Order: sequence, then structure tokens, then C-alpha cells
Amino acid sequence: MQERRDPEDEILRALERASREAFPEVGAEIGRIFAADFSLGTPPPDRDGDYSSNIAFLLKKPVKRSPLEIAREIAARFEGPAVSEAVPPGFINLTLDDEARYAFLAGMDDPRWASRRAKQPSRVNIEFVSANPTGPLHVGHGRGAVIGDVLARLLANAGHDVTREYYLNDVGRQIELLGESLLYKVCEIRGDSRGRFRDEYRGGYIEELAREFLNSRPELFVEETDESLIEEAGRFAKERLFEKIKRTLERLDIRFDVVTSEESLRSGISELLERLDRAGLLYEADRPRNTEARIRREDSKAAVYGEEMSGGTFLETSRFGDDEDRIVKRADGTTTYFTADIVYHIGKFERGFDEVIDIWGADHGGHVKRMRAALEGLGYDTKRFHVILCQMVRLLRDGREVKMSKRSGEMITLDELIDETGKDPIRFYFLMRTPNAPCDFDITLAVKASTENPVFYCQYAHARTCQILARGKRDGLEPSREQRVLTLLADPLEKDLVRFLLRIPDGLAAAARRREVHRLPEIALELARRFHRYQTAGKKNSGLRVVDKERSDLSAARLFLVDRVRRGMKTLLALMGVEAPEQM
RNA sequence: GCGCCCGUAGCUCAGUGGAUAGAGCGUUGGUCUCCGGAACCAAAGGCCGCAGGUUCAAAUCCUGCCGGGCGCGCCA
Repeated sequence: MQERRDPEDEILRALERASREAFPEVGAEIGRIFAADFSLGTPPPDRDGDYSSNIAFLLKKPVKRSPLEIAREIAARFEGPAVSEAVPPGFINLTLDDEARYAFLAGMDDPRWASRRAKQPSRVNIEFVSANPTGPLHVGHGRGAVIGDVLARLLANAGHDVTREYYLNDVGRQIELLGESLLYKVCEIRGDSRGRFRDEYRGGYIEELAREFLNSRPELFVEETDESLIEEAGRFAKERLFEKIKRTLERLDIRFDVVTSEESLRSGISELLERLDRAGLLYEADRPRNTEARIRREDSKAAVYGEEMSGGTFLETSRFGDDEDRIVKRADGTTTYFTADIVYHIGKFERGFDEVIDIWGADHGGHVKRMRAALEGLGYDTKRFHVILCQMVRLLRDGREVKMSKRSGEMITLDELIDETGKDPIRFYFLMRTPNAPCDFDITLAVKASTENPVFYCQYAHARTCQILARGKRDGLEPSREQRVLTLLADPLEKDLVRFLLRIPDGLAAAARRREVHRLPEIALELARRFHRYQTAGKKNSGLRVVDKERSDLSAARLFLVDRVRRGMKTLLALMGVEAPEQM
């Protein structure tokens, strides 16, 4: 195995040296620029050069000369593993020399070839899915699940220590209602029509659970009070439903390091209330202060829940940017979801995480401000708290929307979607779009085996590399990594492929820095596109064929390149959790 | 009314303050004596929602407006 080299890092250091040498009087400024996340760019495709730098523009102000002049001064003093050239209006384009180029390609043997350590590796907690155990996962949960999982992979690739966490809301009114719904169904099955229980949850899974519950408790209803029955039924249902949720996620290759249950936080709640009280952030009232004048829409969804408003203890989140104060303890002494959630988030910081990331559905958008306010009020650094909100998923079939409504029972569960398309299209499509925007998932397209289907397109590129390498082997040709041989890779299509491979580590580092997983499919698609182009060109022009016994040196070089593309694609697919098949 | 998010090619969307704004689909026209054509090439198609501002440089940052999505008591 060859030792890995990071040509970009070498070039950046050489650029810094040359800049200091050319303009020693602004050394401090230069140091600042290079210490930040300053990185190299890519020249337009029709220009020479593997990298480009805009350093001359950034130095224009302190140096007080034209960017082009500055670029020339720096380029003239540049000493590194590349040839540098200053071009108007002031870019410095750099072409890596052969030795560094092939050292990079050989370094791809190292499984960490695409991993570039973040400047400040940190302990990161990513909480995602966290669906309530009151029913099966739906398609929207799948989006958050995939984004959270791949963000974890991406940050780990950048050297961070990542914990995947699921927050289980396993107490409270909804679990009570779940228990009642189960008992309602039990009564129905038994022909008992006394109507003692509410049927909040009605899906087919409730009936299944009710039958299981009856089987395990044939003597049901003999002695118990309704209250203890509801609790037992709730516990029974939530445990089974959470198991089911975990099985669904495992089908997508998603697992968690830690599951924290709301129940386990109970002991921390009184402590939290005392702490908030000591900080002077609590008050008792019938309604939050300063909210009378606020206008609300009557058709607001949450109004449905607003039956009782008997007052209680409020937390002054409005002092820290929230729209109004939030209740943390009801008049009857019970606490709310929000109270437990504060305990939970404080706990994450107390456990030593440097950064806390939550991946929530768009319908939780209103919670961001209050959570941030609560943390700020307690003295935590809210810059270390990030929320990624996932917008809605619209399902399409044959280009038409699949309507989903709970009432009509026309829900497609995540399990059903996996049955239909398999894991890979789901993962890939949900990654393709920024979480900030709603996305469409076209079931018809997801199972198609052609260029139109991006996941197929990438997997096919990988399979194609494997088949070509196998073909070479049958003809007695093996990849070569001798620099003498590799200089034969002179066609523009080959140079373009190499140049693209060179930029992958930086692309991944940038994606990690910005916590943006949707860049991954983009990178994979571009690599696939370049490779397919190269292969089809070889069909047209036999001079570009990879496997050619008549020209064994050239073949060996090209096979090496094909093998590097294979590794590149495999790495990208692995980061996305998508399979890399050797044949389709 | 308030908050968050989104307005980029006919459609779906990329775009890290940099060079002539890019892909896929769709449209039109092409490509193989087949290393997997399950692929590729070319053409057409753009007031980057509108108006200001910051900057050497704005699709990108700031402000205001217009249009769309989601949310807006103590359900989680």
C-alpha cells in the first residue's frame, strides 16, 4: 500500500510561502487567510490547470496593487508540486506535476484516501428520526433518517467523533392514547361495545397489536382498573412499535449508537425546574405574558390540541428570541414535552459533545427558537446547536402525485416503499436534494434501469469498471502504477478523470464543513458521467480502448485509471450507504 | 398577522463571493464490425422572482417588495 499524499495541502502551503515571500509587509493578513478554511478552486473546464487560487484578489486591498500583478509576483515565487501560472483577471492556475499526481492516485489504496481531517475535530451528536412509537414510519421519516445517517458518515470521514442518537418519546398523553386505542380495538374484537376507550390511532397495525395483546393476556379485563390497563396496553404497544421502527431502519442500513427515552429523563425534570427558577426565568400565570396582542390563525393545526388552558409555570424564552414564553409545568403539576426536551438537550452538552445536531421534520420548525432560547437562558453556547429541518416528501407514481391522508387510510409506509424500490434508490433520492426544499420521490423512476435513474447510473459506472478490469485480466493485462507508464494517460478525457478524482477529498471536506449531504450524489454523478463518456469514446475510437493487448503499457496505465475510478465510486457510494455492485 | 424555508432553461433541480451560470428529463438531429449502447455526442432553450445596497467581483451577502410551501397555545 502506498502512503497517502494530500497535494492540495502541499500546494496551499507552497502558496502561503510564496505569498509571504512576495509581500512580507502583509504577513499577518496572509496568515489569517490561510489559517481559515481557505481552499483551492477549479478552473473552468476549457482551461489548463488542476486547481485555481483567488489569493491575489484577497490580497488586493492590503497590498494595494492589481490582482494580476499580485498573482504574477506569487506565481513567480511558487515552489511546490505544481506548475503555477497567473492569468487575467488575477487567478493563479496550478497544474500538478506528474510525481504528485501519480502519488495521489497510488494513495487511493489507503481506505482513508478521501478523508481529510477537519481543522478542529470534535465530538458530534446527531439526533435523527426520533419518531414517536405510536405507529409505523412513513416516507417523510425516511428522508430524515437517510440525511442523519449520511451526515454521520460524512462527519466521521472528516475526522469527527460522531454519535447517532434516537430520542424516544415513550411517555405522555400520546402513549396513553395509544394504550386506549389498543383497548378500544380489543373491545371491538370481543364485541364489547361499552365505549370505555378513545380510538385516536386506527391503522391496521392497531388491530394486529390488539390481537397479539389478547393472545398474551387471555384473562384480560378480569380484575384490572382501566387506568392500569391503559398503562399496560400503552407499554405493550410502544415497545412493539419501536421494535418495528428499528427493523424498518435496519432495512435501510441505519442503526443508532444511543437511544434515549423520555422516561429516563424524568428524574432530571425537577432539577431543571429548580435551575431555571434560580436563574430567574420562571413565573406562574394563567397565560404567557405579552402575547395578548398576537394574532393567530383560527385554522392553525395546533389549535386542535388547545382544549385546556388552565395556566401553570412559564419559561421566559421570549427574552432570548422566542416569539412568546412557553409553559414548562401545567396547572395540574404535569410537565410538557418541551420540559423534557430541555433536560434532554442539556444532557447532550453535559455528556461532553462539542456540537449537537438535530434533524427534525419541517413541522417542528416552531421548536427551534424555543429550544435555542432555553439553552441560551441556561448559559449554553447556542452556536454549537444546529437544527436541520427536512421539508416534506411528495410521492409520485408515473409522474402523478400519490395522495396520502391518514383519514382515508391511503398511507404508504416506509416499509412498503422499501418493498417496492429497495434500499438504494430511497437513500440516493433523499440525499440528492437539499433538506431545505420539499422533494419528490418518483417510484416509477426509482426502479428504472437507465440513465434517467441517477442511482442506477452511478452503480452502473461502478459495475462497468469492474467488468473492464475483469476483461483485462482475461487478456492477461493488469493495472500498472509505474510513473513511466502512467504518463501515457495523455488524452483530455483521461486527464479530466484524474483531475476530478483529485478534487474529491476537498469536495467531501467542504460538504462536511457545511453539513450538507446533498453534495455527495452530485459528486458521484459527475464521476459517473465522466467515466461513461470516456468508455463510450473508446467504442468510437479504438485508440481510446482500455483493453488492448497490442499496446500493453498503455492498457496497463488505463486499467490503473479505471481501477482508481472504481475505488472513487465505491468510496462515494459507501458514504451514501448505497451498494456498489460488480455487475448489474 | 408573525416565524422558518423555497423562487435559477418548458419540467425537476445543482451551483463553496470568482473566469463564458450547469446537469438530468423533455424536444430536435446524430453515434456501435459491440472492453456492458443499461452508454455517448450535438443543437435549441436563461431580465438567476422584482427593486435597491455592499464588493475589484453577487445567482450567492444585506434591506424592502412579489409569489409559493410549512408552522404558529398546555400533542409530541
